[in-house]
Amino acid sequence: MALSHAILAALIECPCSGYDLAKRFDGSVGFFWNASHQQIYRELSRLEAEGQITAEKIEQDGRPNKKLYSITATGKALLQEWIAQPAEVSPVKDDLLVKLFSGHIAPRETILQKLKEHYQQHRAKLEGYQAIAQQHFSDPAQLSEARRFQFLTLRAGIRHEMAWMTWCGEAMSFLTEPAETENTYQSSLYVRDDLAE
Amino acid sequence: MALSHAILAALIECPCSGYDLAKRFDGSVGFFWNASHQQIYRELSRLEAEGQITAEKIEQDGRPNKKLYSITATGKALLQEWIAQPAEVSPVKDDLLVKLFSGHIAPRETILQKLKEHYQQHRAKLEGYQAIAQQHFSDPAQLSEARRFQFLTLRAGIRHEMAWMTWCGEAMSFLTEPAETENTYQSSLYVRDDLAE
DNA sequence: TAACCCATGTAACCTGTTACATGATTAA
DNA sequence: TTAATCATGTAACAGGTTACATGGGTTA
Repeated sequence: MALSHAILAALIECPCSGYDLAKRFDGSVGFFWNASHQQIYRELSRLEAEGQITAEKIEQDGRPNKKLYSITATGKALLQEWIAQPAEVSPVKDDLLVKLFSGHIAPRETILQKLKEHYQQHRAKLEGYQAIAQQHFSDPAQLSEARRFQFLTLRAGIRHEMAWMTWCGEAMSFLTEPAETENTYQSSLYVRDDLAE
Repeated sequence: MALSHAILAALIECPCSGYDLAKRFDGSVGFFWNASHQQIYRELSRLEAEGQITAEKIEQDGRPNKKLYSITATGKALLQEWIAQPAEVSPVKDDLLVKLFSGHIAPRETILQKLKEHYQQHRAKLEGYQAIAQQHFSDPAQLSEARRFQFLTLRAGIRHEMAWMTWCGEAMSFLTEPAETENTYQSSLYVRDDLAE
C-alpha cells in the first residue's frame, strides 16, 4: 500500500492538517498521488495510532481548530525502509482506453469528442505543472537536495501529460485520415543500452 | 467502475473464459486494463446475473471444463451508453514517484537503483508492445475498423512506456550531473491550438 | 517428483468512493 | 442570502489484494 507512504512523504516536505493534505493531493502534489479527504482522515488516524505521525492540536479563533500532523522518527525509518524495497510499475488503467478499445461500436463522432476532451484535460494539467515549474523550479541546477527530488516528480507529471497529448493528437489524425499516419513506433530512440541488464 | 466495462470490451473482441480473461489482462490487453483472476470471476458472476453476458459450458476431456462468456445485446447497449458518458483522466499513482518525492532521505545509490529498475521494466513492456505492433499491426492503414481501435490503445501503451523511459533517463542524468541538464519543459511543441476550447 | 498449466472458486481483508453530517466565517 | 472556505468526521458500499482450496494433465 502506498497511500500511507504518500502521506508520510508529503508530511516530511511540510507538516500539515488532513484538510491541507487533501488540498495538496488535489493540487500540486497531485502529480504523484491523490486521495479523497475521507481516505486521508482514516489513514491519518491509523498512522497516528501506529506512532508513525504525531498530531499537535492548534486552537484557532474565527475558524475551526485543526490538528497539525508531523512525521515521527519511527515513521521516517519505515519510509526509508519502504523506499529501498523493490517496486513494480503501475498499470495504466484509464477509462478512455477501454472506450477506445471497443470504439467501433460507438459513433465515430463520439469517440473523436472523447479524444478531444481528454486532450484538453491533459493540456490543462500540463499548463498547471509548467506554471509550477516556472515559479518554483526555474533554475533546477541551484535547487536544494529535497527540492531537486520534487522537481523530478514534477517532470514526470509533465512528461506524462505530454505523452497523452501527443497520443491524442495522433489518434485523432489516424481516425480521420489513417493513410497519412505513419508508423514511427519501431524506433529505438528511447532505448539507452547502458541501462540494459 | 470500469472493470466491468473492460471485461465487456474484451468479450466483444473475443468471447472467452475467466481464465483466458485473466491471461489477456495480464498480457496484450494489459496496456488498457488489468485485474486478478479473483476479481474477474467475481465480476463475471455479477455480469451474468445482470444479463450483460451469457455463459456457455464447454466440456473438455483431459482438462477442466470451462465457461465461455459472451456479451449480450443488453451488455452491448450498456457499454455503448457508458462510452458516450463523460470521463475524467486518471491520476498517475506510481510508487516510484512517492519514493522519489522523498528521495533525499534515502542513499543516492538506492534511488538511482530504483530508477534503473523502473527503466528496465518499462523497456521490457515497450519491447513486448512493439513485438505485438510488428506482428499484428504492421500496416495500420489496412486494418479493419475494430482492429484500428485496438491499434490505437496499443499505441497509447507504447507512448506511455516511451515517456517513462525518457523521464527515467533524464532523472538519472539530473541526479548525477544536474548542471548539464537543461530545462526543456517550457516548450509548447505538444500543444495543438486547433484543439483548444 | 517437482513444478507448471488449465480452470474455477471462497473468505478475509484492505483500499477507495459516495453519501451524510456539523458548524462557523467570509466573499459575491 | 447563497455559496464557498475551513475543518473534521461516520457509515455503507464497491473495488482490489492476498491467502486458501481443489485436482487432473504436462513438461523438466
